[in-house]
Parts: sequence; C-alpha cells; structure tokens
Amino acid sequence: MSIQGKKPRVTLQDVADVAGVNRVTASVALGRSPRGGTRVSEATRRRVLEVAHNLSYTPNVLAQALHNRRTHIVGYYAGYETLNASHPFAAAILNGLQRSCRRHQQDLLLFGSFERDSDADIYAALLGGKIDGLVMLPTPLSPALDKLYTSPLPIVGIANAHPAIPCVVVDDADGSRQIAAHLVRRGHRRILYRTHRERRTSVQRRLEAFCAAAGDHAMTVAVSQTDDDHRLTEAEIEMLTAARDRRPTAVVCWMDLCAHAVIAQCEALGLQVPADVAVVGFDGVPPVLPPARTLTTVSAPWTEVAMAAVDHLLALLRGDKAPPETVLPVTLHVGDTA
Amino acid sequence: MSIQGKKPRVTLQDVADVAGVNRVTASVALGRSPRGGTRVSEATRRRVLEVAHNLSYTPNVLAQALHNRRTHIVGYYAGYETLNASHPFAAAILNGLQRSCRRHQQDLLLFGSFERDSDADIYAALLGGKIDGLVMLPTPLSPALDKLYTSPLPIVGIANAHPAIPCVVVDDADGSRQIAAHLVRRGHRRILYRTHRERRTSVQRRLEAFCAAAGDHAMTVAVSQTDDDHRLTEAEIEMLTAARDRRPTAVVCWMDLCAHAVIAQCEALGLQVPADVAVVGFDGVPPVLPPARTLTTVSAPWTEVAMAAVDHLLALLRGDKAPPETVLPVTLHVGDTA
DNA sequence: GTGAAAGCGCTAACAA
DNA sequence: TTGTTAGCGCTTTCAC
Repeated sequence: MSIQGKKPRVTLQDVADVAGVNRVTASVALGRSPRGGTRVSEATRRRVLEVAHNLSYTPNVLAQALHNRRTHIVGYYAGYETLNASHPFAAAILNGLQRSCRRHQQDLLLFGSFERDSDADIYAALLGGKIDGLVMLPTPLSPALDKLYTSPLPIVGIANAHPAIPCVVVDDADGSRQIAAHLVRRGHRRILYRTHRERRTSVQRRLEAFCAAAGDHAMTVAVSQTDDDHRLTEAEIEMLTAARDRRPTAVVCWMDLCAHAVIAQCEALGLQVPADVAVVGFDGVPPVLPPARTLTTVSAPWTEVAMAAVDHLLALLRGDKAPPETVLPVTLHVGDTA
Repeated sequence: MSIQGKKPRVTLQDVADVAGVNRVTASVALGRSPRGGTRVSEATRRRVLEVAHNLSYTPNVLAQALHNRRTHIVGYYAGYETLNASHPFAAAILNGLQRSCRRHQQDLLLFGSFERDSDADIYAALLGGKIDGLVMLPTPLSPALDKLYTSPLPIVGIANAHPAIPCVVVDDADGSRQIAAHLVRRGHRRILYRTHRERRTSVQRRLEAFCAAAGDHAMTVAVSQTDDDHRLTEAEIEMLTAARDRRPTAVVCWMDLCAHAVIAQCEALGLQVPADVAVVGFDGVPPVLPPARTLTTVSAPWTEVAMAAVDHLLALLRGDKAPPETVLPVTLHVGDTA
C-alpha cells in the first residue's frame, strides 16, 4: 500500500513558482479564463502548461467553486424515502440522473434517507453549498422542510408534482385510464384498487383517474388504502376470498412492487393469477433478472424523467426557467397477470 | 414556482453584523470551534445563535472545506464499468456505501463511467479536491490511471484485490470450493466453467480455485472465456448439445447475471435446468422481485463489503491504517438450478 | 471575552 | 503581455 494522504497537493502557486511567473499568469495560461488567448504569450503559456503537467497539477475545484459559486455538483434527495438502489424505481432514477449528469459534466451527490437527523440538519446539508441544485422526490414534507422550496437552492421535483417547483412527472392519469380500459376489455367488473396512504400527488392522480375511468366503464371499485405495500390486510383477504360472484376479479396496485407482493399472497391463498384474480401494477421498470411472472403494468419512463429533471435544473442554474410541470407519456404493457 | 437562485446566501458576516459582533466571534459562538466554551460569553453566544437562526444561516461548507481540507464527501468510482444501479451487484454496493456514509456523516459522490473522457480528465476529476477519499472497483486500468494509486488521495478498493491499496473482498476461492463440493455431491463430473476475459483478481481467483478444487474431486473442467456474459458462444453451444455422455452436466458462471443468461439460453436450446444441465452462479444478491428460477449460487455480502470499505477509508483519513486485504466470508445457497 | 490579521487556492478587475 | 490587489466565506493564531 502506498503512503496515502501524505504529499501535500500541488497548488497553482507551486506551478507559478517553478515556471517563474505570477500565480495569476499561471491561472490564465491554464486556459480556463475568458480572453486568455491574448493575455499570455505563447511561450509563457507553453512553459506553464509543461510545468503543470510535470507536477501533475490538478486545480483545486473547491477553491474554484468558492470563487465561482458553482460546484458542478447536482444533488439528489429522495425525501424521507430510503434511497434503496435495489428498488427498481430508485435504480431507474439513479441511472437517469447519472446519464444526464455525465452528459452535462456535473457530478452527482446522493443524499440518503435522513431518518435520524432533524429537519434543520437536512436543510443545512442541502443548503450548505455543496450542490448547485437539487433533484428531489417531493413527498409530504414536514413544515420545516417547506422552507426548501423558497430557499435560494434551485430545485426540480420528479415523480410527484408540486406547485412550488418545476416538476417532471409521468402521465399518471392516462396510465390509470389505460388500465381501466384494459380490464373492461377483459370483462372485469369488480375491482380492488390498492393505494398508498401517503398523499403523494402521483398516488392521488392514479387513484382518482382510475376511479373516474372505472365509473365511466361501469365498473365498481373498492379502494384499499395501506401503509404496507407488501402485505394484504385482513379486510382485503376477506374480500378476495369471498363468494365467487361477489369478490373482485382484479386487483390494481399503485405500483409494481406492491403488485408482485399481491400476486405472491394471492397464490398462497390458493387463488390463481390471472384466472381467479387479475393483478395490475404501475411503473414497469424492466427487471434485469427474468421474473417469475410478467406483470401487466403501466410502463413509465423513469430514467427519462430523471434525465429531464437534471436538464431542467441546469436550465435554472443558467438563469433560464423550467416549465412548471413536464408530463411524460406512459404505455400499458400487457403481461400474464391480467 | 418560487424565485429560485435569486437571494444571496446569508453569510457568517451577515450574522455577525446583525448581532453586532466580529465575524470571528460569531464563528466561535456557533460552536464548531475547539474551546469555544470559554471563549464567548453566554450572552453573546445566545444572541449570535438567535440571529443565525432568524436569518436561517447555514455555514458554507465549501469555505469550511477549503480551510479544513475536508469535504466530508466520499467518492465512488466504478472504473470503466458503467455504474448501472439496475445491476444487483451495483445496487448492493450502492446501498452499502450509502448506509456507511450516513452512519459516518459523510456524503456520497458518484463518479459514473467516463468512457468518453480521457484518463487525464478522470484523474483530475478524482483528485480535484471534491472528495476526501475514494472507494473504487479496481479493474485493469490504463497506465495513466495507475497514478491514482500513488496519488495523495486515500483509496480503498472493493471486490477485486489490488496490491497498492487496502481492499475489501469476499472469499472468492472459498466460494468456488463450495460450488465444486456441491457439484461433486450431485454427481457432476464434466463441468463447463464460464469466466470473464478481463483479468480482475476476483475473476481469476474464482477460476483458479474452482479448477484446483475440481481437480481434487476428479472432475474435468472446460474453461470458456468470453467478453459477453449474456450470450453463449458457438463453441459453448456445441459443447452443451454434444452427445449425452460427453457434454458437460453443469455450467458454473463467474457471476449470477451470466448464469441467468445461460439458463435462458439452455432452455431455448431445449435443455432442462437442472435435469439436463445444472447452472451455478456467484454473487447471490437477493432479488427484489420473485425470480423465475432460484439460482444455485454463492452468496456474497456485497453490502457489507461496501460498508467496510467506507470504514477503512475513513480510518485512512484519520491517519490510521487499513488492513491491506479484508476478506469477507461467503455461503453457498442451493436453489433449484443445480 | 473580543477583535485584528493571516491564509486556505483560486480568479476577476485593475494597473503597469 | 504581465503583475498587483482584492475577495469568495470561513477558521485558527495571536494580540488586546
């Protein structure tokens, strides 16, 4: 193992000293300056460049950032949600953020879940100046974090719309309508819609659009609201195991992971999917591993959402403005579960 | 949408001005200083704190970092490999890094793949001072990047051992031996071992240990080396479809994703898994979605590897030293494919 | 207990 | 074409 962290970093002053010029001259010669073309003589420039190379000089981006007020770091904050990269949704977002950041030569700083920290700490971490702007997943925040939206920090939201910031979302309502239309075609009339308790806009929009569309198609919808996406409630089990002519013939879940959990539990209850109950999800991130069941789901372009979010954020940083709400289209993918 | 990026940040000077004290006094009063307890009067301190709170003052971490030479940011660089969060391995690593970073109050900066950038650019990005230390996936680097190992930047490697830096790896050799033992018990004698062309130490160790163990167990091993983990080569297909008494009865893959691809293709060729060919993987990251087949694989604690890496990195930053090679144990998980 | 001075490394503006 | 001055926001050292 090498002697790490021992050598002091090579500074611009060092380069200037060796090259026998002023710090500033060296700085300009290194070419990042505006009209550096005429400022430094060709001879000097070459000398400085050579010295810099010999010394393996790398500019201290911190000092640059302090001066320019630009770190070229974009932050991602998943709200109170843990940023679990194993979660297909989170992974898709992360991939999009990375792609876009690379394209724009920005670095990506991940803010994980802060369960333990106070809101003040989160606020400080986010506004400490490490990042130029923030992409976030707007969830119902505590009041203390509402300050975020009026802070000097440029913010773009994804997945959930929020009136205070530009947001990039998918067409939740349309997805729900597509699901409803599909189920009607398959002859379903009694639906169990499984939603999430937290009032995120995307969750709400999916639910409302589905209920509306279901009404138009003369389907009856029982709505089940829960915190735990992975376990059926007593009430749900009771419904699903009721008499054949009364129980719902399809379960629509607000997101894929929930749908997969439902499938597993239905099968455990002796219900065939989709023969006895059809199951539909929402998100449609293609799995890397071949899954047991190909879920019928609304496929949403989460990677593109993340990329658009970074684009908009950088527009804000340039002083341009970003559209309040960008809605990306979704598609229904019919699998073997509904 | 709010007026973003307009308000100037509130600075320590602002706080000091309003509180009617010197910048320094304010700084000390804010309590980050060593013996601030006695330095500032209780009255002053309270006043400063109150003003700071009223103004929603957040210290500029950049300025702090410039002074302290500590950004409290840990970087992760996946080498030339794309950091694909959908890849179970990458996701497990990311989760581990995040957990450990949060625990240690560090931020995590992701360096994506730099395919397009020159080595010099990578080097500059990594050494620019944004990060205090780096966790990386040592892969056979270009000579230009070898400088990284002798640079002042503290580095800890994961997954692949590298003599120049402290590394955290899993017990590749033991995993291979467990696989060999399992296959012998199941009566396999002719094995196809599918390895990767790039000479990473983990890949090498798995291969060598497997061949050695296979030899001990009197199994014959055909080694197939390839760039493309997802597609069987002509030669492999030929082997697998040879006469029953000559073809390999088991395929051992250097990693899970490869194994899943092999399974799919074997089945496409009309070969039953595991009846006609058994398939074994390596990595064993538990999938979030229920997979079609439960792979027989060596399960490695990648999340813990990542966490240990951050721990060691922070030890280096403290001036302590980290063990050259930390080896974490693995376990064979017998699924339904071998 | 408090203020003044110096410096972290860099760059924009102004002189020479 | 080059050097000087000043300042980004903060903290540590040393006088008062």
